[in-house]
Amino acid sequence: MTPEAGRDRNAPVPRSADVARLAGVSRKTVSRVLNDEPYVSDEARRRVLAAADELGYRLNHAARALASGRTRSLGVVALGTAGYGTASLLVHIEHAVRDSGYALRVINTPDGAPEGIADALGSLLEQGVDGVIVSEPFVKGQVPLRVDVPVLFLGAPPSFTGSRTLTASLGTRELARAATEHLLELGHETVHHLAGPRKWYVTKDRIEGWRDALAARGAHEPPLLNGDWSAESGYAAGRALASDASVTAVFAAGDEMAIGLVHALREAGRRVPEDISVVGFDGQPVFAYVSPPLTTVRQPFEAAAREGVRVLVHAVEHPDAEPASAGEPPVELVVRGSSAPPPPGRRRSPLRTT
Amino acid sequence: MTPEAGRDRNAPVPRSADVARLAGVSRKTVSRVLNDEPYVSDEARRRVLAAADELGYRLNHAARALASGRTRSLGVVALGTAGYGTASLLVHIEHAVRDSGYALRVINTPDGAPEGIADALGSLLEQGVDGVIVSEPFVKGQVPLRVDVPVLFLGAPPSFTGSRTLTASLGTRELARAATEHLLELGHETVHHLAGPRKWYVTKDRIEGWRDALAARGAHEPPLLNGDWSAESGYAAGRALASDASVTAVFAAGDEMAIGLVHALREAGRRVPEDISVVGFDGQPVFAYVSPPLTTVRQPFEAAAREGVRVLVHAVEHPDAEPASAGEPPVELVVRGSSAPPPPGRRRSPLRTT
DNA sequence: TTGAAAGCGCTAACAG
DNA sequence: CTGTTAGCGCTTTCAA
Repeated sequence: MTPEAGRDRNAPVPRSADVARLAGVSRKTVSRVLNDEPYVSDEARRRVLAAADELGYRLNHAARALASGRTRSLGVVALGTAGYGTASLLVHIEHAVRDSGYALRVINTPDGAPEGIADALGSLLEQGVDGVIVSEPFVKGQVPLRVDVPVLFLGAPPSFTGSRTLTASLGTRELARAATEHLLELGHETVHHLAGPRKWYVTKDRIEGWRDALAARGAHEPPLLNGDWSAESGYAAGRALASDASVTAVFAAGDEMAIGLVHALREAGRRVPEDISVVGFDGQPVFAYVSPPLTTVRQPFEAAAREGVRVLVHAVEHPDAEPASAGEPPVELVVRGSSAPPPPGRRRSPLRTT
Repeated sequence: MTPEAGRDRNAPVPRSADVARLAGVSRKTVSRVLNDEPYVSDEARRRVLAAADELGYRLNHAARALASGRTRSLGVVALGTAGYGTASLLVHIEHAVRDSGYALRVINTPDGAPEGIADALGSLLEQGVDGVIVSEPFVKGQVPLRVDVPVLFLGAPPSFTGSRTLTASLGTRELARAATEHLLELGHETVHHLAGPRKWYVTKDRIEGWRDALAARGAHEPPLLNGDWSAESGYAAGRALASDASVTAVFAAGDEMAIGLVHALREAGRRVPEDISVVGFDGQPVFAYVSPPLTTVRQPFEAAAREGVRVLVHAVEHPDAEPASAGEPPVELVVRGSSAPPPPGRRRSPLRTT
């Protein structure tokens, strides 16, 4: 039991007026100190701080928001059902937001479609936020909503006709290209792609990165395979693929799908990586400890969250300035044991390499 | 571009007074309609709703909070660094909170120690919340803070001397017991336990569940192994364990640690499950697709979150009533391929079974 | 069933 | 450098 915990149960919660009285200054001076405004004498500042501390004073944010028109909160619209990726991103966003001195309001829309995003945004705006982050929205349609605060789209172009939209990249396309190039450089004739759900924007980006790499090498583009991020869907794709002897390399749009894929392949008697190479997407540390350890690309969640929040906060605090632009996050390929050169008979001729 | 999106950029944001004027009623009547209070004629209600809709009116939560003293928000203090478990729990909490008609404020404390929790709680209180959920706090110490709102501790007893603390179980101890019993029933002499970091409360619970099961069978209790939830730490524990021929069964306190453990064991030439059985803890779907598929127990995140939020909301809305008590979440064992009877020479005599 | 008046606790604008 | 005055947009009395 600490001193504070033992404080009189029925003592009224202290107000800024109580602090002012105890410090012997006006309420406005208390306000100045608490907001780090200039033109306060060191002596006054010291006394206010001491009084606030003694009283256990805590500022009322609702009152501040009402009076100032600013909430010092940011909102995030997240895609809650998905796995590792969205969860990691959310954790890093929270961290970056807090480091910037803002509070965070979160709404998940398992349904990332425009209406779902519109609902979530509306509710965030109502609750009061100075800016919004829309994390990995889906690809289609425009959000039917008028919004006055800056909105950052993370990992997608604005799906939105607001005047203050911003974007920050997750580096998705470059990562997908790097994953595909890795397989091509190993000597594979071409690379299959197991894509995520088409309605996710990042799915489109990964497909394009894969196509970029294929096109740059003049490799033939095989038909797309479809999954839903789950290992189970990767397993299903793997069963379909196992009977096709021409397949020697697959780039899966998520680590878990890659794991399911490998499992199905091995069950069907195809060896990984000797017969078929598999590369994932995410960089989940645990998959360094399965057999074979999964080759993958690491998503730069921390860097992307930090950059995005920086840009958003800048827009919130400097409404009239030119929006800052977010830096490109790093591309990191993690080569482990699930990728190797193709079997001898199916090796690509070095001469055909561009 | 929708009609609303195209609305005059410079139109002032509508207030409840605007709605009142358009509907031809008083502001108070607007307030009554918006708060679903009784004593409003159907006619008045209809007109208010129509006016609000036409104006695109959105209630200002800061003003409401200031006037009413209630925010209709709940806060959650989460342990942000950890993996699947904390992230899933957070998603389910968000869902349950939103279903209850509350907004959510989130703060992560990578450091779940009492001071970290105290900081997080303080900041939540300042931002304005009607109740707080502390998700899986650490075990030691009391939080030095006076709090007037109800606080729910999820998966731990209150580390806290407030008058309005509540708890809801994650069923951890029962799950750990079930995992251990499963191995014992398979015929193992005893079961080793790879525990999480000691400062986590759930670690303590898992250890106790494991001890319960061992004691109930009169099995000898081997020394604890320590990990940090990561696959890497499981791998390290596995290397240490591999040389001990007496080990035939291990219960790991997390799926990822279990995966690392299995990897190390196999590298050292011990077969899983033929020589050593391994059971995890979490129930991550992806580990059904590794070799061998991981036997585990499923954490009831959804049920626990729902129950916890129900109890908390009850306490918020009925401050004087007896607190509701949270139901016990279900125990679910998921038997897959990583557990089997011990090798013939080391089988437990059926007669020694209690 | 409805309305008028009086704040909630803070900050903005201005004056000293 | 400091204080005074007037709201912010809503809900709470309490009276009609």
